[in-house]
Amino acid sequence: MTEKYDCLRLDHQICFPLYAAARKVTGRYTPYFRELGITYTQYIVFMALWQQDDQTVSEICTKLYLDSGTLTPLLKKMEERGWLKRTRSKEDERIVRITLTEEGWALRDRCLEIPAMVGSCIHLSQKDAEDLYRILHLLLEGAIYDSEE
Amino acid sequence: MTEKYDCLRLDHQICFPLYAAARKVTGRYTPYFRELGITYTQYIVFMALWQQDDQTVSEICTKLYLDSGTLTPLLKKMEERGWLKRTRSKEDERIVRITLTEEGWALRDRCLEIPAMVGSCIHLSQKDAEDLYRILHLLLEGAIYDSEE
DNA sequence: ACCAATTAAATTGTATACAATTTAATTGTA
DNA sequence: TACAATTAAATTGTATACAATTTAATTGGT
Repeated sequence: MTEKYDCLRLDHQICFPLYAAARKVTGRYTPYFRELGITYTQYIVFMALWQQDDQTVSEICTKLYLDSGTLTPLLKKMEERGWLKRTRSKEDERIVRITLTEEGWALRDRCLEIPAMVGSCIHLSQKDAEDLYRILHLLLEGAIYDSEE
Repeated sequence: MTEKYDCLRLDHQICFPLYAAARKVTGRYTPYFRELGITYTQYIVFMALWQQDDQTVSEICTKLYLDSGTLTPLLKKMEERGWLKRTRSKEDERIVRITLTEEGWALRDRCLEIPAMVGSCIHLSQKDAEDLYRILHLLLEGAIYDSEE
């Protein structure tokens, strides 16, 4: 017997478990980050830059699905810490390029074990992990439209 | 040919798509919430209370996977708006019980269409949606342990 | 009954997120 | 060439998250 308000149950929506699981999983990284003095958001900025150095703020925004309101202060803080350099482009003064310093590159080796450490605490079957990964990428890359069709 | 640093690629970790997809999906609710004057976090507090009124702060914390540091100020704000009442328990003065007001209950009908509206923008197959839901619940309810085993 | 340990909320401090606006630079076009 | 439109970052303001601490109340053991 379905009820009028069933659609408003916490356990009947996809958004809530997504929101809660994301916080739970990213939270598992925190203890490892603490000894490195970084945060989760800084970690993904590092990952973007380790993968490809010298990117514009916009490029990093796009890759991380974040906006300049979040990234600008974060990048400034990371520059103060000596991990990266913010350089306004000569050809187009609107653009700020982000490049890692030696110190920023050095953190890479210290993070190397973290994904496996966190991964070992997450007990999903190979198939579930692959499915989760695949479905999340659907959500990120095309499954969400601006309006119903 | 795998590379030493492959594990640190943004697209090789489950945490990042989870984090990004969660923000993307909850962001789809925002336009609907705006006309109601609520936020996503307030919405899930409402869902918890519509499902069962008169809960303690701890009970809500547990259900929403949030802590009192997040919920206490949120609940105070919602009380100021007239949506709920915070009442310290007579039997145990440490406990604060949360009950909805008429106004809080009235919002329920105004939210009724939102899940379907948002859902219609998210194009996942029935099977993918079910798998996603199932796997996220695994993560929330048991698949994550304190240490490797 | 005493009091250390525990528990429930609240508080404090730091770090995001993101909408909306602003600033400064560049582009496109009449 | 002017100059409106666009673009890239930065800024402003509001709302979470969450670790760590604090406060006040209750419990459990002697």
